[in-house]
Amino acid sequence: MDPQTVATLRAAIVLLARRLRHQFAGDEALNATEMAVLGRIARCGPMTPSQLARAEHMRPPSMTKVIDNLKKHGFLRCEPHPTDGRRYWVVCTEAAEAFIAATTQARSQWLTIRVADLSEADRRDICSATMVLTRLAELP
Amino acid sequence: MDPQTVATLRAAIVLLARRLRHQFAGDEALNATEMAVLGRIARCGPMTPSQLARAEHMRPPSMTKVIDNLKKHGFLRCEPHPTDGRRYWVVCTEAAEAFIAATTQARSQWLTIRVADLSEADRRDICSATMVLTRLAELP
DNA sequence: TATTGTTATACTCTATAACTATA
DNA sequence: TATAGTTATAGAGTATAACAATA
Repeated sequence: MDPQTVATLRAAIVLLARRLRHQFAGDEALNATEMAVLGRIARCGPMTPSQLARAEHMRPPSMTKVIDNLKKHGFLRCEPHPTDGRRYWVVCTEAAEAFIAATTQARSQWLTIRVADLSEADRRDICSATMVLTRLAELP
Repeated sequence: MDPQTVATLRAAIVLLARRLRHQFAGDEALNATEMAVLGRIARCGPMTPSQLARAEHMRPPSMTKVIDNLKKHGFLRCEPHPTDGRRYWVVCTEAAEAFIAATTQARSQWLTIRVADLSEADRRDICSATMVLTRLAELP
């Protein structure tokens, strides 16, 4: 993959991320990061704050704020770690699971509409790339 | 493309954008947006501030700041509009073209390294998707 | 002494509102 | 009166530094 293409990919991601961020403005007061954290716990099960920070590539103090806000919404609760008094498990509530189910579609609406307008071949490309992009994003 | 995949794509873009942003920290004091604006003018030729704001999906006051900073670096200069005293053309300097040529590779290094570690098939997927993602990002 | 997490604080990026100048 | 651009200000999101508690 030539340098020009990599640069183009980077530019596309930056611009798409800015446009996607807008779609959260009028929403249910959860931003993209908060939704990502919630989704991760829903997928992976209970995690500690520092595990979450590492997974989302954020600093622990930033994660503290994200967790605080999700707790205020009643989407997360904390459970003590059995052997380490410093740590705790961040757990998804049932309200969160219902929320995720109810809003996943709405949150992706902007993207869904535009993807639907693509050609069949383009949609196949995007679809295959989704898995690869996810792996890239999670890489160390 | 099912809603789950669209949601996954959204999450991947958000996380990738956050990780890419870090790669600019120690760099030459140009952030992702500034680089995108510079690249666009280099590709498309002179544009007015409001054309740039529309193209990058930003508000005009935000674009004013981006242009200011790029001018401070000597990467942009302004030329009067021939028929409208309110507008002006934002033009790429030679220094900017040299800068783009010299740093494009370095700026994409984080992504380049990770893409290079993918399988041949994955790289093909990402490559095809780059065009589609770019089109998605530019859509109205 | 090292690690986990929080508090306090500051920085970056972008937005809205109000303004000026030109059309 | 409408449009292009700027200035002033605010807010969201994330970082660093310093701290407390536990290992």
